[in-house]
Amino acid sequence: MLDINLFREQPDVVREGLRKRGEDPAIVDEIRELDARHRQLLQEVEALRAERNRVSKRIPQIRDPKEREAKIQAMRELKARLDQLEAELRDVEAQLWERLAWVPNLPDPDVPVGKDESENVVVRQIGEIPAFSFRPKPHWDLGPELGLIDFERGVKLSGTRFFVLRGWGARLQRALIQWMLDLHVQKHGYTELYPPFMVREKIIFASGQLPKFRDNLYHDAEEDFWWVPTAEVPLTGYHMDEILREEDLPLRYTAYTPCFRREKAAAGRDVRGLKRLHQFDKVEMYAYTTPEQSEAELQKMVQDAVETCTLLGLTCRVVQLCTGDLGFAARKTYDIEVWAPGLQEWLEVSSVSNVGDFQARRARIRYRPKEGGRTRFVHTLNGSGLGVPRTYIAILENYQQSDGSIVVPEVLRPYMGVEVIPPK
RNA sequence: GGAGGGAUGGCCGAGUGGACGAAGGCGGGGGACUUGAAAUCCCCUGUGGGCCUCGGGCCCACCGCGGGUUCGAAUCCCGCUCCCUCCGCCA
Repeated sequence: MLDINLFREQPDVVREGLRKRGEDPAIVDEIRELDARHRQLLQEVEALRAERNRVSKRIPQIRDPKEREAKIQAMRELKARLDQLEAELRDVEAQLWERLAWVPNLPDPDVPVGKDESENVVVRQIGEIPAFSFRPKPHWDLGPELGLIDFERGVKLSGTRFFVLRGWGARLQRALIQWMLDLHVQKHGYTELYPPFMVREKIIFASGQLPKFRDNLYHDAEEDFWWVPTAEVPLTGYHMDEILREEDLPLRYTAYTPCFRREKAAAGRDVRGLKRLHQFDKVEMYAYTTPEQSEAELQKMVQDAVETCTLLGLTCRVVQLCTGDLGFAARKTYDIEVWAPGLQEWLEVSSVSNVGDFQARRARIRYRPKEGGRTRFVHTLNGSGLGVPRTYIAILENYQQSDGSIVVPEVLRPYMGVEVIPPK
């Protein structure tokens, strides 16, 4: 949610931000009109309420029953007018809120301007694209051949975009999750949380997945439960409606959750393999900071994600998203991509975003400055640390050997108990 | 699922129709006393919003949430949510 004052005081800044994203700035005028009507009505309503309060306080002191009855009668009439105006006010307020909820965050000024993915900027690459003495296989061949991934039975159970991991294959995923959590907790300074995987609608709204991405979410037909599309959702909701203390910031959390997505918008794309699934696992990093801290925290979080890749021995690169490719809530985002030699492509395993106060406004998460004074909205940041299936792809494809075995990355060996996953 | 009890400020807790934005306490801030600290005493201390002749003033809303009754609601009525206790069921 953007600050309504931005629309009042700097509408051109909002229009410019929307244009850079490739969005229609017409909504700015729509919101300005609603806001003007809202304030007009609010003033009228408040004037009437002030009048009512003033007179009502005096009524018990009036001795003369006639005068008293006259006042009460006058207030009855005022009440009727007030009821009508209040109904109107509620209506306009709801409209204003509804429109505002659809406006995405504004890009940070130093985000490169571009229309889509093709204009993202590769910031740096860590490691070289590895050379193989044989033709590396894609994971959708390796997985079934080694008995690690059972795509067919996944489909039997739940349909397309589902899979089953088996034996060492299941163990490898569990090892990855465990290791990532340990890394973020022990080395990167995050506190581990285990949140619910289903949350209320208002929590989904607070993180910005609603109303815009309703189509991509699963929810219970009977009760107010929404399956989380990312741990970012419960991690944003965690401090909803709270006033934090500046001394406690930054607050850093990490959490493992499965993520559930309909992927309707991507129908037919990436249907093969583990690249895009209805249910996938992810370890998330999350931070609440002051506005002054958030840029540095963004860089730290990118570094934490990069380190997760490099410790696994994967070649990766950091890509800064251009304005046209930014997510709804983000004002600045870096993707981390790892090289998958079987697929011969870079895979996005992490997306790290500074959301500014966009989610904090929706979730009403504030902090009290050390020196006192008015509360301020926190900044929130989220980043994958990492998405599990794509990391899994990269491990299988990068660590495959000519004899068909998979060498286990060194950091995972204590969690796997073996150095090599043998060929079948 | 059934029965009962509850939800008040950062925390605890009073308040059952009229000066209650809310007693009292705790916590926090400032001051007096003190060489310093403690103790004691005094003062201040919720959130959001609107307006103006705007570094000051006026007003509105908020006592779990949403409606309603009333001239007037923390207080009465209806619905909902959440928490607690007991019973049932259950991994």
